[in-house]
Amino acid sequence: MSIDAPGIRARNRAALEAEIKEVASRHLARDGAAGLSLRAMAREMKLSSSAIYRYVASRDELLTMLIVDAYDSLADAVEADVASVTGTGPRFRAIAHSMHAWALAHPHEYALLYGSPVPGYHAPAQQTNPPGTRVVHHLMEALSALATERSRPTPDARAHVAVASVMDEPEFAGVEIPPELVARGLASWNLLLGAISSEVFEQMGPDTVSDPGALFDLTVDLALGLVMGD
Amino acid sequence: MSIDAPGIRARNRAALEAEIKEVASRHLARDGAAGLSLRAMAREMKLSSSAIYRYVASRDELLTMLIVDAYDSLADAVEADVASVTGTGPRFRAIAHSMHAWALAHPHEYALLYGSPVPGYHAPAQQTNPPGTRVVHHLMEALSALATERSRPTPDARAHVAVASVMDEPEFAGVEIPPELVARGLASWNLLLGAISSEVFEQMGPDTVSDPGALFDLTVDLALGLVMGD
DNA sequence: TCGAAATGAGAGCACTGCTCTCGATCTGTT
DNA sequence: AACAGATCGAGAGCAGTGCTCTCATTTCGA
Repeated sequence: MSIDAPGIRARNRAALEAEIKEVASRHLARDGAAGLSLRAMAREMKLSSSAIYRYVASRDELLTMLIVDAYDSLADAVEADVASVTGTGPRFRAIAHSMHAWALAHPHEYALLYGSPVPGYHAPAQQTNPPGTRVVHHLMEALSALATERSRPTPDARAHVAVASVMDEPEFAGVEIPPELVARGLASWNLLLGAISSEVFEQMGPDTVSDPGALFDLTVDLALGLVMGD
Repeated sequence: MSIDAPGIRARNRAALEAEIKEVASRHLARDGAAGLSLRAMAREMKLSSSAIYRYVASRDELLTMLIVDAYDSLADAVEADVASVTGTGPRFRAIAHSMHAWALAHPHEYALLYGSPVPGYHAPAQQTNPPGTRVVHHLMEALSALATERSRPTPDARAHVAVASVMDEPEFAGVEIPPELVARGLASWNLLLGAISSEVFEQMGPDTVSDPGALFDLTVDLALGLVMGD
């Protein structure tokens, strides 16, 4: 054991677990999920590389923690921004812009949630599903309000076949939306995520779009039109 | 040198380079970009781990090759499917379904192109841009046909500011589309990629959507409505 | 024919996740 | 208070990675 570093053994388990989470979040924000290294974390915390395994079972477990935290961080941001907004359209816009802002502020966390899956890692649905569905849940609730205001759309057999099972998910219990609207809601969700990914991952190249923010505004208009208009 | 493996030195450089590309493509398809290992490739080819560096400068260079190949593979598939299709709407649908089918058949290659960027790797635009814009170029050409058939949409200052520079890219030389339609085209593109990513990366969970194919059909309808309708 | 270029092998460096052992410390019970 | 058992940290070690360097051999061109 090291002769200096006095406080090491004084720190208790809870404090160390909290520090591990903090260091992991910081490294994720700086290096991305692929660059996350348990050894590097241990080094920074002046722990041996083996000692960190007393607190974290594996790199995958750490990733799960970070995914859950990221989902919660995103959902917290969205909820804070949406709380005071009323009306389907305004709420939809608020959700979209909140997601957009969060993604730009946390690109590596966004990539962890909505980018290509980490190879070899399979997220345990039991832990990641509840926080992962919080945001889309808000979007679906907004659509639910829309559905009650309006007459039921003309039934579409294709839509029923395609998305019948979506609203059966336990996370959506109590939310009633006709399948036609569910399909449009999912499309608007995919449009928002596609637009955000395109911007965050710079898929169009660094300077192709002159004003990405303005383009996202237009995109939100179109996404809203997808669920509102016919 | 190894006493067995007779043909090793007989194979000339061109043949070895071709074999390296073939092995790399196969490993990419099986393990994904993150799992791509030069050492594993060398092992399979019965080469020492250092010898492979006579043919490949670095892992990043290999990735660039694979990205270019994947873009070309996708664009070839799209062009083959679209060649015989006429009319803006049908062409748009053909492009969308072709991309969808290619992505499902080549999930790891799709992730390499449209997933989160490989950490630490920066694609050399000079090599990846031309093949990377082939598909979206076809989509924009379809929109260009649409633009000439119709009267110019009411000018939107926001759209002009947002996407003025997009069509200035050298890859789009000669294609004339008003900015309002460019914005709608990009939105439809992002919607398609968002929907495909959601399906390929299983972002909704494994069994949430009962019939992903049917949902994608509906999504294509909506994406087409984005560019056609008002 | 002879020298230079090309090529492959092997060792080595720094890094990763993870396991095992061993000693030291801390803690709960008798 | 003393002892036993749980807890914890360190260090070595294994298998893997990208990449570099040296050295011997083969090949090829002048």
